[in-house]
Amino acid sequence: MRLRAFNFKNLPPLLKPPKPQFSSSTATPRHFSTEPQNPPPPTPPLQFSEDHKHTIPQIVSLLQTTSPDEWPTNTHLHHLLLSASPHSLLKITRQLGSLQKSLQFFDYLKNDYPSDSSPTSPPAPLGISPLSFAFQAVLEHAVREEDPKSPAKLLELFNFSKEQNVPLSLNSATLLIKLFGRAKMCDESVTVFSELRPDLRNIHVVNLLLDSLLKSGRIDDALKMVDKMLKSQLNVQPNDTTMDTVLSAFFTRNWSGRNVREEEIIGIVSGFGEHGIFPDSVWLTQLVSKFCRSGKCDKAWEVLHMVMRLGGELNAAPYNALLTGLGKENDFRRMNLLMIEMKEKDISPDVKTFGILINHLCKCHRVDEALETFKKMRGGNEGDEVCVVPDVVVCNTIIHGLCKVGRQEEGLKFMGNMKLEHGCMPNTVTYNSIIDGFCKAGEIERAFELFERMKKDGVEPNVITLNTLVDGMCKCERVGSALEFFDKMEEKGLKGNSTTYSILITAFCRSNNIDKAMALFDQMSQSGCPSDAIVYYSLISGLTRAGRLDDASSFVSKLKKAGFCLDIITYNVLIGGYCRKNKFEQAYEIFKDMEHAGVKPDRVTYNTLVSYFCEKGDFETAHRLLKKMMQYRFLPNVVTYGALIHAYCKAGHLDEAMKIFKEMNSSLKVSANNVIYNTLIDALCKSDKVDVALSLMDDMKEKGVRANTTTYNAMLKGLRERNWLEKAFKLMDEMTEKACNPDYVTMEILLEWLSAVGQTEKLRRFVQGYEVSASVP
DNA sequence: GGGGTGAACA
Repeated sequence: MRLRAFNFKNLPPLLKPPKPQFSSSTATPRHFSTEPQNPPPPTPPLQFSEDHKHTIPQIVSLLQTTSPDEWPTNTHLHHLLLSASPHSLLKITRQLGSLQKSLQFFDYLKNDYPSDSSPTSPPAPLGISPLSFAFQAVLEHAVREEDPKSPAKLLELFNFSKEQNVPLSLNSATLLIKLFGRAKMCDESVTVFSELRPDLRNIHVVNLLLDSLLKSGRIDDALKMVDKMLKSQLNVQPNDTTMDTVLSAFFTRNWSGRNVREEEIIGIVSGFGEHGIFPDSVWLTQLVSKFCRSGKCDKAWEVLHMVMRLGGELNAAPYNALLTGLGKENDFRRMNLLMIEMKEKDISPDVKTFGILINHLCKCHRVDEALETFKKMRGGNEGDEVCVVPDVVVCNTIIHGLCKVGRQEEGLKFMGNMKLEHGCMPNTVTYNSIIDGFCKAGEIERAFELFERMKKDGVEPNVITLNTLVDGMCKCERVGSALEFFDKMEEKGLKGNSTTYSILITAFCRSNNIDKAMALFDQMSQSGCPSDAIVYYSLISGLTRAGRLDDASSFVSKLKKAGFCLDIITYNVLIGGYCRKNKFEQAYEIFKDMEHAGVKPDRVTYNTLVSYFCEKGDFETAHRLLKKMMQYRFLPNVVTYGALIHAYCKAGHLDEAMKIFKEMNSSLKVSANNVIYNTLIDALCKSDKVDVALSLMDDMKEKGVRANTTTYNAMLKGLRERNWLEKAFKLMDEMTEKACNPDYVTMEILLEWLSAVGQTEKLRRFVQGYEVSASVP
């Protein structure tokens, strides 16, 4: 009867507490027995003596071959069980094969040997009830038959054990917490833990509870527990797994609770360190790079040095991660410090360490130092302490660095020596770098030669090769050939990606073929090529610059529908576009949208708005914006002042323009560029202040600002008004000397003026590139 | 049990 309650086929309910009839004092016959009239002889209390191995199979076979109803009256079984230890009981129950059978056996033990586990008797102060072991095996069977996502049977069994006052064995508790944890049943895990006798708790079960708490987002509870452990208030010593558990929580984004903060992690790692537990190299590297990636190199530095201070063993990997982070922040000082430290601590830099350093030097255009470092790495010079074998990545870094500064021929030579001198084969990245080098230098033919060579050498071109060549052709204004090449490659099976489309869309917009650019966007969508935000930015910018703001706006909507956001650059492009169209309302709409999206306006945004109000002659608003801009710590730059100066000149307030010019040079420490000089020189000449304009030209030379054709045109126009021939000849000589080519404006000014005064010979020499004042009149 | 650090295209 009782056993029916355990029949899991009758779900639900799964388990009902057996009626309190299992007490030994119950007179009711509890089993259908074949010999009810012959009650079994009184059995001595079970003495779980030393294990007899051979008795286990005997007991198991007896249990398997007889009906559970017969067990209570089976004296043979009883006697066999007398010699079984608690651990044998566990083994026996395990071997019963099913949850149902094991439960029947548990039930038999529970009811027929109450002396050991009566519900009223307290648990043994030492050791644990033999029943707990049998129950553990029951749980193990349940686990096997359970759906791990919703362990309903386990929960029911756990409640059953509480009702039956069968204390949990350590392993039972472990099992339950593990499964409840996996099923995100954190409350149940906590209850199991609290049911487990405190003296039985070990670090393993604590770790599982910790994991359960963290996985269900109860970060504060988990951290409190860790804190107690670290302060030795929990009677268990933390181990490596404890720290691993906490660290993994730091790395997985937790949606149900809050995330673990950097400061907390540092505190915890330090606490563990004081217990002699350190994150291994992989963890530490991960920590360091996560800190660095979220812009907290200081924290990364702190955690690495803390581990080192407390005696953790370190290798190059976490140092490499920190070097990368510092490199991104351009913190050369601390990079050097770190290298010195590695040497002091006898931590050998590896090929990646050198890769990071070389890459950083290349990014700063310090290619010769990069080559020097590469030599040093190889231990080429006497006295070099290290000898690291280069790999293809570090070779590629060098080659890329050379190509980026226009030394692609050297890069090519380096690639030629890679195999013989450095023992590594060029790969796709190697070729891509050099192809890009030739493309950027405008040497498309050389780039294609290399493209052919790579195929011949069995190096597979990839989508970046394709994009590099397409971009190269676009930059040489061969947009049509670029598109043809793209089509041809797609036919051959080399598919383009969103970058290919971004390149082409930008190029077609720039060559004023907006419709083709839009068609390409459609082609991309239809070909099933996944788009990214940048391809939208390319088209939106192109449309805006072409003045097609309605189209741009419709692509902004499409971008948002696709789940992307505008970036600050595209926001600025749009604001500028509306301002140029004199549609301030719409520009302001974009500005508000930007604020709403949480994108902060930058100096370019303010400059755009300042320029707009300047252009309109609304100096009051322009200055108000200028003030606001400075409040937000965006210092006005040469563009800002340029807009103001230009606007004041245009409005005829030349003195105001000069005032700003003088201010920016002296007190504001912003040096004027040639645009500003040109504006002022032009305005001064037009107001008949040719002397002042000439002195500004001298000022330019002094400050090292290069005069261009516009500068000379403006000045020559002024000189023509005054008919200052000698000065004009001097300027013409300067133009020749500085290889500053005259344009049609120059020619217009000079042709009219010099013909009128009979100096056409000077003009002829000037056009031919000779100095004019040295010529014979 | 799985987890980290350096290279190419807009």
